[in-house]
Amino acid sequence: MLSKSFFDRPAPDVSRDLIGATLLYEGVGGMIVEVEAYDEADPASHSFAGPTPRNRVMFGPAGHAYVYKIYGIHYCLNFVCRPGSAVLIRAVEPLHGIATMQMRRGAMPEKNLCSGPGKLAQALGIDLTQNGLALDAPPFEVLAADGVHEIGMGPRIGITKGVETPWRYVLSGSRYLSKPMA
DNA sequence: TTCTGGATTATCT
DNA sequence: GATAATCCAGAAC
Repeated sequence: MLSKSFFDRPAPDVSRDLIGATLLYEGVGGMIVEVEAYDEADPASHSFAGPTPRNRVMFGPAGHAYVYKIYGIHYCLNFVCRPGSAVLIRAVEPLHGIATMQMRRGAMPEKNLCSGPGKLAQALGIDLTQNGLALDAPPFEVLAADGVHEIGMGPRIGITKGVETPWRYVLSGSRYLSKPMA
């Protein structure tokens, strides 16, 4: 189980170490295969313009969940690192509670259950009520990566600013990515 | 108080 | 490949 001190580091460092780790919410989840780092100096980050009511948890203590809604339809789950920085969880390889995920997402191949931030949140049952929850206490559970993994890096996806910052981290060769690494 | 755009996904052609 | 769906924070007035 990862403690809050694990997250009290620069977001890119945390991102790299999260690849291969296991994320569970109420026992549902799997291995993290894709994340992106954001910090307060990053124009693509919600924290770029400073603290606001919506992103205040990003400026709070490390090791908490930051959840927001995008395009009015989907939720995205972030792990707060140092104040103003966070790691966006983009994809997970389903390992636990797959039946529950398929119930929430509809019957579909496992590779499509969590292959994107919005899908991941839906599969795990994450919404705004989870915003600000601690990651080292139930119903969340984050387990350290077991063994060595080959990490791939590249430009982040779906943003309009700061695209040149290569802070996307993936598990190389995983079939559960939102988009294959170039 | 009103207006606009977004770290996305599903669906249609 | 293109586009609609749909809500809230932040900016503008």
